[in-house]
Amino acid sequence: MVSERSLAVLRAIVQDYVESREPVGSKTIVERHHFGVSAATIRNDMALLEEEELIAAPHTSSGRIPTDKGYRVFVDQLADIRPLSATQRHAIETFLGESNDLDELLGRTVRLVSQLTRQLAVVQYPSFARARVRHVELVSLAPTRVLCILISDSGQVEQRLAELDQPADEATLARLRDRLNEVAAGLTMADAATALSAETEHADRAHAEVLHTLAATLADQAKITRSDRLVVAGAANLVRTEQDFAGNILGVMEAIEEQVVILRLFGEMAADEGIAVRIGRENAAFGLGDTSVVSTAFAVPGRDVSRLGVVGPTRMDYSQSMAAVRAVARYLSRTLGES
Amino acid sequence: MVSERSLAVLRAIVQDYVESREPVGSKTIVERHHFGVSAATIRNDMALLEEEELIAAPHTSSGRIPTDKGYRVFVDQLADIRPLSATQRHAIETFLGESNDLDELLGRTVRLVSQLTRQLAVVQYPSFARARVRHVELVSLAPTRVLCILISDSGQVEQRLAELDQPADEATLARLRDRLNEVAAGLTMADAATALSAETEHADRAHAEVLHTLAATLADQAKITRSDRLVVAGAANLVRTEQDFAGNILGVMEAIEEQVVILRLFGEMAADEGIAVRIGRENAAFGLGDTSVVSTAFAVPGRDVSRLGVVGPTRMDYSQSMAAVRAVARYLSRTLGES
DNA sequence: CTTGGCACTCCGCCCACGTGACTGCTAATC
DNA sequence: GATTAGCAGTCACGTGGGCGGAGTGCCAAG
Repeated sequence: MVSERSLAVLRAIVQDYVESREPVGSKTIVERHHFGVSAATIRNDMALLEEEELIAAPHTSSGRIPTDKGYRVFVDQLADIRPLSATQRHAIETFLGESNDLDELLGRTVRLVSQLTRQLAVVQYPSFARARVRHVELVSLAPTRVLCILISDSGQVEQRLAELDQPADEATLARLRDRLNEVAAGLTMADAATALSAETEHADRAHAEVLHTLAATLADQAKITRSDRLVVAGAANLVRTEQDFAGNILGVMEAIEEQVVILRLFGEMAADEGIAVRIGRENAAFGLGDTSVVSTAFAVPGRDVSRLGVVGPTRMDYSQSMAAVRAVARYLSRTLGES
Repeated sequence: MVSERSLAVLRAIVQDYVESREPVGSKTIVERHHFGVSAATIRNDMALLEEEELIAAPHTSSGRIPTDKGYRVFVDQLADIRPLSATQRHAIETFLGESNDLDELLGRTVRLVSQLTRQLAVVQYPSFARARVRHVELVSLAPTRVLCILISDSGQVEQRLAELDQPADEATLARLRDRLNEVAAGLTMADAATALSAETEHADRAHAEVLHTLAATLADQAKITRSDRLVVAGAANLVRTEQDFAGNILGVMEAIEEQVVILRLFGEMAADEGIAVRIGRENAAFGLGDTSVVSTAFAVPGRDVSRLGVVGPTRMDYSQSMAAVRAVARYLSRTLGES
């Protein structure tokens, strides 16, 4: 059993280590925090914490650093997520408020989060699968080239180029457009896709082929949810904290650029409520054994949930990261919910 | 005056140094290249090259490394841009050919270039200013919210949310849409913007305000060319070559994330024909004194030119970079030209 | 349970030294 | 005049020993 004070010592160790980057010793602790006890007492507590594997000494007679397990306890029990400062909250409102479309909003979001946390920030595109079709537009670029534009009820726009086997004139396209809108409007993307496929069969011969191509394109389009896309910012922060990674920062950067890794990780974190934190070894399966991920979901009504988070060394300021991620996610949910 | 062979020696030094990362000595040269002369002769040539400041010795009695000036001569006179291998050319065709829209094409492009060159790749969005308006679409999201969609003749789609002061119903929007299309279709973005502003004045009172908002939005939209946007990939390559930067790789990464720096750099390179190469100190004004940039323009008919390039340490494989950048830019020009 | 004191451990730093990889120079050769 | 061989000189780099400092663990006393 670890005493109350021992945990306070753990908190002190985590905080000091995160700040100073150096193993923290008993003397440092009594100097910087006002426990009413002497260094020797702290040493006894530290021995306890070491027994519980919450802290470890890099070598004999050196200060202690938190283990992954120690960080875990810190995050679960000890971290106070202090709300952002008024200035920071204001920055969120103004900086994100200027966005004109989803792309820009998400772009600004990652940049903001990476600045607030001084970590690499990642945001996942909201999924499209549950959004409803508001409008379908066809624009002829050339006789056999039609640009299909899909507008969802939340204002997201997706485009796709369709190559037709035979030319289609403007009038034909206009009729097709009306037909498509009639069939698809109001349905979710998934439903619209099947409805369109069915429609293809009843079409008159003359336009069957054209309709087929278009339906297939749109169906395809609906399926390719954008939720498998990430926006990333703040890679420089990863480089800044390079010494915290055991030299294999390259692997981390490659994983980030792969995107798939982070997406799978987010997938696993989807089950977690609130702000989820994955620490060090817990990510070993993803080749991210030295990194921690702090993320949370943000919800867009009528869509699947997507995630927003930061990626950094295990030695990161969890309190700050959690606070920033939470605040921005709340803002996003609110803003996207309105539109 | 430097002799023919001296230049060959310079070429050998650049090639070996790029490959081995280590200062190259006279002995290494005679071993790896078959000049018909002894090491002593090479040393004489090296003394010449050093006098011309084309190479330098990090310290007395060490091999030599090329100076920025040496790289310059190499790039201008000695580098043979050997065409890509058949496999690589094939990769360009297939990998980029799968793209469905401009966003995806550019995304794939940077990823491909960064893989081909093993450097950080950058591509600039084609400018919008000279594209022509093909179609304007208005979609009502809420009584006072209208999504304006702008489709250019090259298939680029831009969206923008407009907040109206007073509600507008579907019928009103339909009339407005027709009006806008009448006025703007076929004009360049810039012309369309002014035409729309003018139109606002003649509008009947009832819809003046709505029209005004929309016109302003579209005009605004047309002005915000996307050419101030960059797509980046391969940051991991920068980290991989970290030791080539004098430790300030952080500055480079920040410059890349700023985007503005690269955009200004591209602006300056716009004057250069063909494949432009900026080496080391030549970029000092941009805080990129240790980096080289290889870039070339790709043209989209009816649009301003934009650029594509790679950013890496001065010690990079210029031949390979130039070849890859050229090949991909040609492919892009060709493909975008068709649509 | 807490505290002061003390011996012990081990990292990091500095320095000295030997080794190896070059160069630059000179004198001889083609 | 260009090229070559040989030789002395220079400097980076790796190695090993010695030293100081920070911090622990333990013990005995309060």
